[in-house]
Amino acid sequence: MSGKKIITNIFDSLPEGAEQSICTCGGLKGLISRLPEDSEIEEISLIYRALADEKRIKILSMLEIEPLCVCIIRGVLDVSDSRLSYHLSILKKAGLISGEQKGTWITYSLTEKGKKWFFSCKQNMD
Amino acid sequence: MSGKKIITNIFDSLPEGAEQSICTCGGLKGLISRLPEDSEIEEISLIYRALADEKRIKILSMLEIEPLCVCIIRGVLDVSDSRLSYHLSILKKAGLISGEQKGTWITYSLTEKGKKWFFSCKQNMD
DNA sequence: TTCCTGTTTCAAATTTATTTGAATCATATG
DNA sequence: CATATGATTCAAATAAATTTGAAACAGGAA
Repeated sequence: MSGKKIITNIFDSLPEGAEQSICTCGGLKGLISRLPEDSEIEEISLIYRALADEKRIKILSMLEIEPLCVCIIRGVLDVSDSRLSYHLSILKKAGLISGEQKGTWITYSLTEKGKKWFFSCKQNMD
Repeated sequence: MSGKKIITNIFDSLPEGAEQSICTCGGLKGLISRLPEDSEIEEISLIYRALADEKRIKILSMLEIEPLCVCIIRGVLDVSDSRLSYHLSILKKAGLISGEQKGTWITYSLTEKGKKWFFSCKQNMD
């Protein structure tokens, strides 16, 4: 099979039991209606995209221990300034970390949202 | 500042209180030693990369309701076969879903791992 | 066997994310 | 003000992920 199919034809052939189980949740429309809103899915995938990088997971791991200034994060990760800034900006946009300026230094820490998401990550890995 | 810096110079200048807080966790080395293993970070980011796509989150949302065959997932998402297969393969590789063949059809369902991760996602969104 | 259909695989094209290095911004200090 | 330093921004280059359509594969039916 290739190309698109028309949704209304989907019941023409289905594995045994499938039609019934689909019907009990209101058919395709019922299934679609039970999915999260598109805006929520966008937000979820923004967060997951932010978490989908090894450097950024390391950053979150460090900030979970304690708030740290950029130069220390940089020392641990051993990356260039601009590269680190890029990764920090992704985490910031996703609302997982926030930075507080103290003189010329900026100290980053996990937000409540960042703590929540990163904590559940650690739990799931156990 | 640009280019690389040598880690041993990092204590030459730090914001107030930073040196002390770094020292209480064992310096840079102590910080590094408290990070997750690289292999664990790789595994985490594999899972997060799998979750970092709107179509795939929709697939997980559907499968959380009930196991479904490919043709129904396809009907709901309205994507081409090969595109759907690609996304299913990403979720499979991450261990979040598994497929069971019944005749010509394949029925996908969440694995225990998939349930755990997707459940915590929903919790975090509340 | 041959055909049909549900699903996957493959390679090429496209899009998106990341890296790099130079330039810029912001704050502190002489 | 001029300079130095911590950090960010920008545009170009590179790398990785996604999409597309054709081809292949697998099981069931004629």
